Formats: sequence, structure tokens, C-alpha cells
Amino acid sequence: MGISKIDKMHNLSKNQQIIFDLIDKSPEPLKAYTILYNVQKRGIKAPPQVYRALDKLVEMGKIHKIESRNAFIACHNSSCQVDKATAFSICEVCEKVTEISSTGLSKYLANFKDKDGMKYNKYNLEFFGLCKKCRT
Amino acid sequence: MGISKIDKMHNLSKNQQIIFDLIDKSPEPLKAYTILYNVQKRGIKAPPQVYRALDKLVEMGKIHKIESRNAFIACHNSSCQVDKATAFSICEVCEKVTEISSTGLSKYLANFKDKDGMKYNKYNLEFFGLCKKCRT
DNA sequence: TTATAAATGTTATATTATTACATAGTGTTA
DNA sequence: TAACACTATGTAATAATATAACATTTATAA
Ligand SMILES: [Zn+2]
Ligand SMILES: [Zn+2]
Ligand SMILES: [Zn+2]
Ligand SMILES: [Zn+2]
Repeated sequence: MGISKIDKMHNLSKNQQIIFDLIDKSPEPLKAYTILYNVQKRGIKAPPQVYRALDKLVEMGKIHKIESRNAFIACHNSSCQVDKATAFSICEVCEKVTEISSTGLSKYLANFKDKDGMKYNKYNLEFFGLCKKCRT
Repeated sequence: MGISKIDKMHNLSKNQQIIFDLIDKSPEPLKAYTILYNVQKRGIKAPPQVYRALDKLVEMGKIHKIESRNAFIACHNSSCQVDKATAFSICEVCEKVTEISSTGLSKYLANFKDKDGMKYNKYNLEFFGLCKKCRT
């Protein structure tokens, strides 16, 4: 009990699962201390517990950090297994964040080389604008 | 005295100029509190003075914030007058950061539209990898 | 089993950033 | 000039974000 078979397949520990579930259910990015407040009733009482789980979940590609917001969202892009190639759209009015899943974009960026011929192993892209709702 | 003609043309106030000069001279991104320690001898004594100047300089496009590092670099891209379209390469070993100035990349990203047809007015892209030095 | 690695619990602290309010300078215009 | 609005500055306090350090427990594997 506690951790089911399916959870084990996802390789999530108890704290990781609690924190992932919370982020996954949230319609908006969650900040570390918001997460902390929301999982204290489940026994997670201190920042390091939250940050450790977040770090692992990011490594696994289960969640992504929105750097410009210091907040985390669950990955809903099935092809996105690791934290290597991420792109997001962020509404500057309502703060809605959506993960962008564009083959064209990811191919373009994965193959991008700068002037020095530097090849990258990872990128993060954040677009800012107005979402549909906030545009009208 | 204190603020020269050329500085006025750049519309920098005293604190903005002091802080811009420091960042501009630095070979590496500077963090807000590193800046604070380095300008205390020049009369800037408290965090708000630093953050206010940083905010304005970012608005003007004179400096950029490297979101994944909470650090700031001077803009050396003459076509980059505002904080609207930024791309950087970051070495994960030595933490060297370079602003990428690629017409192809900026055109591609400026014209990128997601599935919902959302048009963006701003983006920030950070590439991670190994710089020339650290690769050998 | 024994060893190893991974995860957890806990306290304290470090780092990054903002609020709030008082004061001073700058430019515009009546 | 005087009045006004606007921008920038100075200062203290505090909020928000993140990590260090160390003890303990749990999971995995030899
Ligand atoms: Zn993803
Ligand atoms: Zn919106
Ligand atoms: Zn620039
Ligand atoms: Zn390097």
C-alpha cells in the first residue's frame, strides 16, 4: 500500500508522487512554497523535501521549471522524456502557461549551431504574449 | 559633472550608469548581490537600489537577465534595443554566457506561431552545452 | 545478509527579491 | 519663478526562493 504498481513503473518515490500529483492536477504553474503549504497535511514539512522531489521530477522530465516564473508545471508532452528540449508559451496577463510541442520548432532548435559551431545538448525557450482569452 | 553628454544620450541615471559599467566590464554574468557588494564603495548600499537599476536597464535592453542563472550580462548586440527577443548560449562547465545574434534564428522565432495561432511579442531562449574551451 | 545507493526528516541558513515610505532631483508649464 | 508631475534615490524591514549539513530510514542489489 502507499505506492501502487503503476507508480513504481514511473519510478516515483512517496514524496515525488505526492508532489507530482499536486502539480499535475494544477491548471497553473505552482511555486515551491505553494507546493509546500499544500502538502504539509501529507507529511512533507520542510523546503528541502519539496526541492529534492522537484529536482528529481525535473531530471525525469515529469515536470518542467518555468524559469521566468520560478514555478513548475507537469509535462503533458509524451515525447518529452527528459529535461533537454523545452518550449513554453506564457500569457503575460493571466499567467497561463502551455508547453509547446512543435516538431518543426524542436528540429530547428536541436540542429541550431552558433557561429563558433557550438553544439548544444539542451535548450529552454519561453515565449510571452497574450492568450486567446486575454486577447479579446 | 558626474554624468557626461554621451551618458545622457543613453538616458542612464547615476546608479544605472554605475551598475551598467560594472556589468559591461564583467566577462561573466553578475548576480544582484555581487553587484551590490561591488558598488557599495560608490554609494549604492541597499538591494532596492540595485534591483531598480537592473529593472530599468533590462527594460532599455542595455542588459539582459539570464533567467536560469539569476544573473545579468550587458547586451553587445547592437540590433537588440529592447528586451523582446533574446537568445543565449551557456556553458554548463565554466558558466560562460554568450548572446546569440543570428538573423535566421530570430526570424524563425519572431514568426513562430503555435497551434492556437497565438502570436508572441517576446521570447527568451537559453541553450546549454560545452563551450570551445571546455570541450577539449 | 551485507553492502550500497536513494530517499527522507529536520534544523538552520543562504540567496534572491520586494514593500513601504521618506527624500531629492529633473523637466514642464502656468 | 512657482507649482506640478515625474523619475530617481536612500533606507529599513521583510518576503520569497533555495541550499547546506547531518542524522535516519528505506529500497536495491551483490
Ligand atoms: Zn515536456
Ligand atoms: Zn491570458
Ligand atoms: Zn542583446
Ligand atoms: Zn566552458
